[in-house]
Amino acid sequence: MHDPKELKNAGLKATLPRLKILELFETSEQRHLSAEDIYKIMITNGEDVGLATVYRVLTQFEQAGLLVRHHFESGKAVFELNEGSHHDHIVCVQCGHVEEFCNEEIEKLQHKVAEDRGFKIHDHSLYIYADCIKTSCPHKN
Amino acid sequence: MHDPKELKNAGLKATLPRLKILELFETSEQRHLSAEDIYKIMITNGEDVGLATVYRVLTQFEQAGLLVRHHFESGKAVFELNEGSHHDHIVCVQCGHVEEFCNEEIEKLQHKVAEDRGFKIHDHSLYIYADCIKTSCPHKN
DNA sequence: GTTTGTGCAAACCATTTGCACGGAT
DNA sequence: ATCCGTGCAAATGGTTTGCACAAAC
Repeated sequence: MHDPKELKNAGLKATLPRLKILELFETSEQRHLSAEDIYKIMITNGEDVGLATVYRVLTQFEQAGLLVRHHFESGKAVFELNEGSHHDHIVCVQCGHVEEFCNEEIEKLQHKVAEDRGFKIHDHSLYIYADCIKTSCPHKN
Repeated sequence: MHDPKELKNAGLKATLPRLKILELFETSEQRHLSAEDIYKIMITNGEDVGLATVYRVLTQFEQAGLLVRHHFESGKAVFELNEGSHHDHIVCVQCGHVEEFCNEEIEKLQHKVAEDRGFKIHDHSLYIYADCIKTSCPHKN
């Protein structure tokens, strides 16, 4: 199980569903998970959780800065751990495969564009950038 | 009204809803429109159209390469005219305001990242890139 | 014991689909 | 006469909400 302190720091009671969901993000191979993904995994693990709770917890985690929400292509939102370091995404438009990458030059150029246009970059925000490249990838689905 | 040729070229019959919707994109101040946006405008203009038709036409236009679909932040998709020239988007996370920009350097860097990772860029695709910067902007909602 | 979180079911919103009618060829 | 496109209503899929019960402090 997971250390409850992380949750307390975020001002959230350390309840079972919250601990489990946070743990899931920290141990899963897949970095990007949807509410449905999480729900299914938990049910499979024999935990008695409701889909509504999963949605509520994910939103709370997002607001607390523990997770970042993305929308990519599909109709459904996916979440990933917010580890501070900003990164971009490459998304395959054919199979949905997602890869992450960091590129300082791109970041700098983007910041410059935003500033030139009077946009404010707030460093505390999780949402400063969330770029994704959409293309086709060499992975089979 | 609009020139039917553009539709014929795309292999689509020049019907009234299609002509009107295409015209809307070419004359509207707002470049980015949702299905709901379009439906409301048409109803207001006294046209007898169904929301389902709007969705169908938008999808057809996307497949025909006339429009590009984006997902940005909100739960709803928005569309814009596909004018060939690729551009990125800055989206304000507070008011939803969208601006477009082109930056050759960013494009090159992104292409390089994708190629280095074995992703294939298909030039005929509308979806090669659709990056957006999410930040807060100086515009009131 | 009080507050806060939870599961369930119903509600909601964007989008899609089935179907019978209507218009173009 | 056939084919395709349309409007409407119903279905769908992701997400949210109301409420009574249960868990955390």
